[in-house]
Amino acid sequence: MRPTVHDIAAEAGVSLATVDRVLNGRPGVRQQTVDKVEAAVARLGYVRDVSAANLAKGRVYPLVFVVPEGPNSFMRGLEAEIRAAMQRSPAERTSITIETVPPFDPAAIVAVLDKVDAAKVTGVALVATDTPEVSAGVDRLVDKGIHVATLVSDLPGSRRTHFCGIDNLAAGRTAAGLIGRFCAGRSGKVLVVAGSMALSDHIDRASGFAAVITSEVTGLEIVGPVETNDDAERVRQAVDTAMAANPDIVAIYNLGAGNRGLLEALADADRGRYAVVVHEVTEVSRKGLAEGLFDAVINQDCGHEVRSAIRVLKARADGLMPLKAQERIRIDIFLKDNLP
Amino acid sequence: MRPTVHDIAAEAGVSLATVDRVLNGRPGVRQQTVDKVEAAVARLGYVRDVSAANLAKGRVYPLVFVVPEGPNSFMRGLEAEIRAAMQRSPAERTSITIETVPPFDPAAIVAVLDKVDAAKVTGVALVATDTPEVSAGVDRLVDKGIHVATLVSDLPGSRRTHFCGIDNLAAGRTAAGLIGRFCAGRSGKVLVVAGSMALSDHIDRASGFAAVITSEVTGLEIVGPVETNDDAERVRQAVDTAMAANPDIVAIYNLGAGNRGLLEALADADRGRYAVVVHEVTEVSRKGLAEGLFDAVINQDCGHEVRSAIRVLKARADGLMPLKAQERIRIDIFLKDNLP
DNA sequence: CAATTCCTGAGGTACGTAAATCAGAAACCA
DNA sequence: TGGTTTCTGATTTACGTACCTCAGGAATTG
Repeated sequence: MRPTVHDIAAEAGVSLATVDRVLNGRPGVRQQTVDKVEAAVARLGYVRDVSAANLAKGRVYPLVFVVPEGPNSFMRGLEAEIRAAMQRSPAERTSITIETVPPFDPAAIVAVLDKVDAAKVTGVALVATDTPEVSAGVDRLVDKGIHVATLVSDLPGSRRTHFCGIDNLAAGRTAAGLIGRFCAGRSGKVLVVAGSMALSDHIDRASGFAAVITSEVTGLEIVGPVETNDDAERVRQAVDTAMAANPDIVAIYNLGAGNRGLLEALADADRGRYAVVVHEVTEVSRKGLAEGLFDAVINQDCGHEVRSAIRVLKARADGLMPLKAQERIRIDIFLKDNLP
Repeated sequence: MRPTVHDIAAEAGVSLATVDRVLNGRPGVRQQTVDKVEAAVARLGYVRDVSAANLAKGRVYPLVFVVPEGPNSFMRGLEAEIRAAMQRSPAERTSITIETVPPFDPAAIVAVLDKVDAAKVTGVALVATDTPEVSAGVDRLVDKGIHVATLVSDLPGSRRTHFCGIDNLAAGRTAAGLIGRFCAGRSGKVLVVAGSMALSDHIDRASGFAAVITSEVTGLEIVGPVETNDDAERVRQAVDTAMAANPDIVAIYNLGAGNRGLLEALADADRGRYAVVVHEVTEVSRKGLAEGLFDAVINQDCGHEVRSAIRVLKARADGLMPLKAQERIRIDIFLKDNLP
């Protein structure tokens, strides 16, 4: 059997109360005694029984998630994952609230952040637009002692505790690597479509993409990025316009949402003429892959992101540092052959 | 606060003992009373506190992992993940033993399986060669009431409880999809290198690959598969030989191990002449990607596989069915741009 | 030397569930 | 009717940790 606090007390020759004081960092123990206890812990290989500790503590972690409203499939998938996490709340000792805000509206985010009650909430996770007022709002929360995790899109200028999302520079580089190989020696233009350059994930993808296209791929030249606010209709128009203006487009990279518009534009164009890479597995992008109009979809698993955010916020609330390696979110590449 | 068994007892108008009998499926309760208790559970939304239940049960799950010995990097990575899981044993209430066996040796696997003591072990996970004697050995374990999970390579003819690994047919299709696009209209031969056709994962990858190459890719013709027993030196010789015999090889798919040999063969050949797809991220395959000799690496996360096997074996030992969606292992595609 | 602070021991309760025992009550069979 | 079986209630102990109180010894201070 694994050792318990009683075994530690016996091994160290001290009382149970003293072991407890040492293990929980409470005051009133001489350094020499602390050492004795820690030596016993090391000798017996004692590990705190988390089940029992949680039971005894009866601690709960009230968390708030802030996500944008609107038809964006990815965001709706994210919200679904948060709701799934709420279902697991009893087992995880969390108590989760979802706050939805209009998309691309920094003021609305700030309003939500500012009404968070530090007495009742231990952590906040949000999908942020990268603007100074949101950064300031996050910093105010952090000053109040609330840990903040950014979801999907980071807020590099803020003092947020953690970023739960993919390395978007690498995602852009990956898209470029795929398109470079898919175009295999053909030369021409590659159209880049973005949602909003106020989102740090879009900025990073665009620059990672541009870096690889210009330095490692020969014969391709970037057009754009054109901004569409992730609106399908605007994506469609942007693509139509660009195609008309540039007959030598050979590839398209949509680093934002609104893939429905891209799909429509492609359906009207020559099938198979373009190498197309988009982001996020949704019903629309699955359809694009299945029909051969999209070649690859780069994906981030929002379920992982939500679960990671919860783990990180809980750990930080307990004063622990999360394991960086464990919390890394991977960049998934899907072709039609490996769609789940 | 969330409801406890006491609340259920009060709500249902029965005693604590009766609630306990119902919740734990013990006999001695009239159906009518069972219904009353279950209604109360539903009404109050009672969820068993897993921490407390585990604490009270004090249950441990003794598990055995069977993995092949030898220099295969992937298998060593797998073993490392199992050892990492052993470190977490106290928290997860598992007690894990690792048994190593010579690779490609069905008799050795069977010997290990047959010495497993049903009284002391609740579950076994193994990397299996797909032969009738191993299947029979697995079935004998299942007959003894021990749940068996296959790791990485499945045993479709057996009554194993669960397969923890990727869909290798889809993996082969994915490799074909990538190579088809990377070769972009060039035509010629694609060399397929395999480890052993006694491994069901290798068989599946080969047939998934062949299916897509023949039906969806035009201009490519398969050479092989050549069998190498995952030995780097034999891979090198096989590739050298095939290259000499077929000057029109444009692509190589190594669906097994021994990538070191492939790397050596490619280093001697014309750089960039071949589209190369291999399996499993290891030091060697990272090097291949970084140097531009490999175009893509298809990977299965062995950490996920080990953790999934543990979850599944624990759940089945408790008589629960694991959630199929949650235990699916994804097929990862890595280019040099998205290597973790 | 007395007073005070610091350190430690002893003992208890609580968390929510599991599992056991014992004693009645009700329902059944002979 | 007596005896048995089946169901249920009441009560207790245990799991390992957290956290509390109280008391007394040791060390330090004035």
